[in-house]
Amino acid sequence: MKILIADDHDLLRDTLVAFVEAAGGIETHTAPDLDSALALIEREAPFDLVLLDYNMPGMNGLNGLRKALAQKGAPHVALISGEASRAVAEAALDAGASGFVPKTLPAKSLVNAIRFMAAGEQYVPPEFMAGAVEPADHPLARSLTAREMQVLQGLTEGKSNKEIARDLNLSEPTIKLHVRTLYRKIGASNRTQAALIAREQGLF
Amino acid sequence: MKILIADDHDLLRDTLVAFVEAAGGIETHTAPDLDSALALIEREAPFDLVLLDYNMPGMNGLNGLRKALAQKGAPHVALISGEASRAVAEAALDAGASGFVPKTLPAKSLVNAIRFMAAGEQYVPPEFMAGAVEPADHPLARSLTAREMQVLQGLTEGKSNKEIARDLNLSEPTIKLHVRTLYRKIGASNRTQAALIAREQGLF
DNA sequence: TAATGCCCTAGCCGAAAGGATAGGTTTTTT
DNA sequence: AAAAAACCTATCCTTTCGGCTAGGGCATTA
Repeated sequence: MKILIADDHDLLRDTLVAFVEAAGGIETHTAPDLDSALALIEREAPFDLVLLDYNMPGMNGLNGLRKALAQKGAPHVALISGEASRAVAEAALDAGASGFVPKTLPAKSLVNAIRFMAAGEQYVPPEFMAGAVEPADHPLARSLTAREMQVLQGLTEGKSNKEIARDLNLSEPTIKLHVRTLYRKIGASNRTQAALIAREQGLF
Repeated sequence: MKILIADDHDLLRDTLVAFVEAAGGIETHTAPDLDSALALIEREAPFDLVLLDYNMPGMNGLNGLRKALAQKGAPHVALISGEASRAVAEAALDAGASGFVPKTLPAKSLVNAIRFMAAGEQYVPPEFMAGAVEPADHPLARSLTAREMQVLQGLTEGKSNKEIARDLNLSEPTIKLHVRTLYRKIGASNRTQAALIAREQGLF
C-alpha cells in the first residue's frame, strides 16, 4: 500500500512516517505543502491514500482538498487537522473526502484508519462527531446553564450585551445578569477574560 | 535522561515518543494538558527536560510556562508550537524557557535539541530567529508599534486599561490612546475582539 | 532645517459594563 | 403540593470604555 502524507510540520511528518512504516506494509511519501503534494501525486501515482493537513500552505480551506480530489491517481483523499471543527469535517466529507483525522487521535488508531480509508471507506472518529452534537462534556459547560452558554458564546464573538440581547430575543438587563453569574462560575472578572477562558477550553 | 512531553495531539505525542525512544538513551513521559503535566512533574521529578505545547488546554499563553518553571523538579522547560511567532519565542525565553521548538523542525533535529536543552543550554532554531528579522514577523505585528504590541498583550490577558498603565508605568489616558489606534489597525471594535484576534494570530 | 512618525499627557463626553437588589414566571425536583 | 432552580425584567449606582480634540517631547529621515 502506498500513501502520501502532506503536512508543513516536519516534526509530525517525520515521526508519523517512522511510526506508520514500522507498522509494516505501508509505503509512505511526504510533502510539506499542497503544491508539492499535487506534483507528487502527478508523478508517483497511483496512491492508495492521500492525507492532507487542513492548515498547510496552499490549502486555502477546502479548496486544496478539491484540487487534490480532481487529480487522477488519488482516488482517496483525507484531511488531517489539529484545530478544525466538526463543521469543517462535515463539509470535507460532503466535498468527497475519504475521512477526517484530528491530531488528537492516537497514533495506533490512525494506522487502522489509514488501512480503512485506503480500502475505500469513509472514516471519522466517532467521538469527534458525537461529542460536538451533545455539548455536555466540557468541564466548564457542565456548570453553566444552557442560557449562560448562549451568552458565553456571544462573549467569545466579541459582541456587546445589547447585541447578544438582540440575538437571543432577550432584554439587555437579563444578559447582564447572565454575564455576571457566568463570570463567577468560570472565574472571570470581565468579558475579555471570559472569552479567552471559553476559547481556551475549546468551547465554540 | 528523562523527559516529559505535553501536547494535546495524541498523534504527535505517540509518534514523537516512539521516535525519541528509538533514538536511544531517553526515557519519555507524556501528558495531554498542562494540569496533567504539572501533576506528573510533581510525582515523577526530577525531569531533565519538559516540553510544553504552546496551544494546549491550560496553557493560557505564557502563564502555563511560568507555572511549570515555578515547580521544583523541572529545571529545564521548553515550548513547542505549530503556529506561534517569533515574538512569542522571545517572550518565552525571557520568561526563563530553555528553548522554543517549532513543529516545522525535522524530527532528527528535535532529538539533538532535546539533548542540548537537557544539558542546560537555550535552544531556538536559527532560521526561526534570523529568517524573519523585523517586517516579516507577523501580518499583525508588522503594522503595530512596539508600544502597541505591549498594550495588545495586556488586552490578551484580560487586563483593564488601568492595570496595563500600571504594568507599563504609563498613564491611563495614554493606554486608551494606544488601545484605540490599535483597534483601527487590526480591525477590532472592542477589547475582547482585539484579544481574540491577537490570540488567533498566534501572538503571545 | 524641516518634516514625519512615535510616544506621552490631559481634558471632555456619551455609551457600555459591572455590581447590587427586588420581584416576577415557569419548569423541574422533592 | 412545596421547594428549588432556572429564566426573565427592572431600577439604581459606580466604574470603565471608547471616541474626540489639543497639545509637547524626541527620535529618524528627507
